[in-house]
Amino acid sequence: MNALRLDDQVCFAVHAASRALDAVYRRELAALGLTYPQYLVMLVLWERGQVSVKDLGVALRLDSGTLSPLLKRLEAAGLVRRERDPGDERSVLVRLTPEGALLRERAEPLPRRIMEASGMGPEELADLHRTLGRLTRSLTESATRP
Amino acid sequence: MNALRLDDQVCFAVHAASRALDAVYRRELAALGLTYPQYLVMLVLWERGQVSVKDLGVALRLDSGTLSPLLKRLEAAGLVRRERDPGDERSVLVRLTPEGALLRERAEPLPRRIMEASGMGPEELADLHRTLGRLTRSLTESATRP
DNA sequence: GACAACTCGATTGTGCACAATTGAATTGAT
DNA sequence: ATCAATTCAATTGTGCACAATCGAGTTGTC
Repeated sequence: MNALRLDDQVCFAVHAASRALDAVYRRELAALGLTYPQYLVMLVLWERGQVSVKDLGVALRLDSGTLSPLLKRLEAAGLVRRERDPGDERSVLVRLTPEGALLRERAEPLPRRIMEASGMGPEELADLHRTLGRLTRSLTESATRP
Repeated sequence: MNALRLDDQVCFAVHAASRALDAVYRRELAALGLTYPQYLVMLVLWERGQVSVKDLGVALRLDSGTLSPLLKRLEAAGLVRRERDPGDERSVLVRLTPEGALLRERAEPLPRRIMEASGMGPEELADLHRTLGRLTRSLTESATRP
């Protein structure tokens, strides 16, 4: 057995799955004018209504180098507003515009469609979800404290 | 239950796991001067010695827009050579330089280290590998033929 | 043998991801 | 009250990913 064989590496399987998911989302999200990472930001906003860039970064595990230009594009698209937190001028609050809030309805059918495209049952998906959660946690820890 | 909740979406779990893996590889590969996608290309070359850009794209599911500049960087690093296939001038063959072939030894310990960082056992990883393979296949099919 | 269809790689343009740096604002220690 | 350390967002630079387009080369058909 050759440990360096591409097809034997789980890492490549994760990588490939992630890109395949991205491709499916790309198609589904085109009508909403969103990319997949933008959709992730909208998910957080639909949940909370308002978040600081900082908290957004914690939720999505992204830094400001990624979020700043992304949020600028969402603002240009009229889905989001950004303003300094009056209580702490270092912080920037992101909140939905009415159009941004409205977009939620059109996103509602998405998760089901993706689930169908996955070809997997609910319990199998839940299992995968749990496994990946553990994997991510473990990798993140080992990255911080080698 | 809210289908649009970020933490309930398997897609985000895949996305997050992929980036966490990337981060771990980034650290491990820094000493070899490789990025993770470059490492994937090297895996294929260590296996086959020589590939056309086309076949590389099939193996990694990447198009020339991604591969061309990446291969150029590998060539600049002296790990790889590119030349037209004499038998079919449309095709470009990529092959290892001696330095590129030598690098394999230094990459050998990597899979084990990543496995350890994953915190998962061999059979659990194999299971995850299979599940992700099915997921990717299913998503790719649904992308081609909706 | 000529020409249309196809294959292959490269290029261009957009957007994501992350490291490193900068600068403003806040907090904490003395 | 002052000054050092910290927090936060933005910017810059590098690299990956993909869509769309282009041009050179090849193959198939008549």
